Amino acid sequence: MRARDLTRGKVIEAGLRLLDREGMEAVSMRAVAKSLRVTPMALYNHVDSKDDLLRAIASYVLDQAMFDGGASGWRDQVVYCFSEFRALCLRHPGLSRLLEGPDIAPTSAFAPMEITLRALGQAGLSDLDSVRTYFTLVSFTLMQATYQSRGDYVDLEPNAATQRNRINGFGFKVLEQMELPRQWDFDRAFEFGIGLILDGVVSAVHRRRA
Amino acid sequence: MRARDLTRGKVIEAGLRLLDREGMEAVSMRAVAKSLRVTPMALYNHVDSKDDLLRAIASYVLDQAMFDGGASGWRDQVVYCFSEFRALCLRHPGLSRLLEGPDIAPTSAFAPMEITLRALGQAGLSDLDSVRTYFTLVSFTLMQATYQSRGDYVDLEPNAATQRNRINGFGFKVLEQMELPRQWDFDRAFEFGIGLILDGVVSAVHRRRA
DNA sequence: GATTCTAAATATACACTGTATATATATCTG
DNA sequence: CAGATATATATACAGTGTATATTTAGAATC
Repeated sequence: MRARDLTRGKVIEAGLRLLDREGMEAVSMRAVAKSLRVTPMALYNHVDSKDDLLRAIASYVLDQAMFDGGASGWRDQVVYCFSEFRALCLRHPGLSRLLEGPDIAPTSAFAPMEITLRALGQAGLSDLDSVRTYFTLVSFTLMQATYQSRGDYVDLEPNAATQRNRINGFGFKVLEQMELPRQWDFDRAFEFGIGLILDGVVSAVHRRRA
Repeated sequence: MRARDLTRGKVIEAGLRLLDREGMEAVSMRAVAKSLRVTPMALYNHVDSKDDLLRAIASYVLDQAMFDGGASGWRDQVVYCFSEFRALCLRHPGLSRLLEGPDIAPTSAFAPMEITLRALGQAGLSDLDSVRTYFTLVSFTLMQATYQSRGDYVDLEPNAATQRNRINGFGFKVLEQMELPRQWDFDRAFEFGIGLILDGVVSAVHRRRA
């Protein structure tokens, strides 16, 4: 790389490429530098620290997303918003893990929050309960995305080891005794979970109005 | 430490002590060894790897808990179970973070799962939906605990920097414009979230029977 | 009780990590 | 072209997990 060809944008994109392909642990300053054929310390002319880089990667991705689908009803708005959020996380495995970390979530993460709060207000929830509901929704979405994309990096086809990890990972053992479909359907599980929470919203609104 | 005084139990307890006091990042093999006045490599006689140690710490804590409160109704059972789970996480800040990690959640984590699945079955949910609901509940509980205990280690009094991080951390900015209590009540937010999900369960059961 | 055996602790080393500091170089400005 | 400045490099430090080799201390056997 020549003298002034390195830019913050290139650093961010190289970091994102690594995040997508090999996961969050693979995003080291040295690895990013190497992929750009540059000395590790060269990055520090464009990035304050590794945390700054991670934050920037998260912003870069979130800024490209549109969480407002123009749906009419509050429920469809929320569903669309979090479906988009989830799709983004699955398109960039490692992103959800990143957003869970402290001091990483950028201001761009406020876009889905504002959309959701507005929608929940329209549904009839109080301000406080809207925020509480938002956190419930975002916790669920983020964590489900993390589970699903765990080990799902583009050059790593889901192999036997990955599958085994999933099974041992968080309790698919009891599942088998319950005679369930052997393949876990993350999409339907997500839809169900969001639906559950939004049904809860309906109940809460009814209770409030009663 | 004398020749054969080191035990797996002592290693685990030393690790847990570090986890509680300084967080997950502070649990390094060298730090654990130092706290036991032992060489880092000495730990490897009692622990296979750092991951093994972290798993063991998680097991150690989870094994001491009772998630079955003997409540009669399915709803109270679930509430009790996750309240206990959350209390455990808050008593050991860093535990939730640990349980979120891949290949860490030990088989002890299946205790709350089984209790919950049984309760949700009693409520009238299908097997599949029970599992989906469990994941919704656990995602919410774990992540809320992580948010709350972020930076909450026993020797670190919540200072100005911590407070600022919390506010910038995941979106308390919009909150202020909404005229909400300046102090976020995690307890009530948790109760609300669990209630939301369980209200959703009630709706799902009704819909199923209709 | 002395000797052997073995399990546990140590010492050293390697390849990593983020990044502080100091230096060299390439580009822009006067 | 000369000087200033921004950018890349080189080196170094204190960390990380852990593989390997070695010493040591307790238990077992004679």
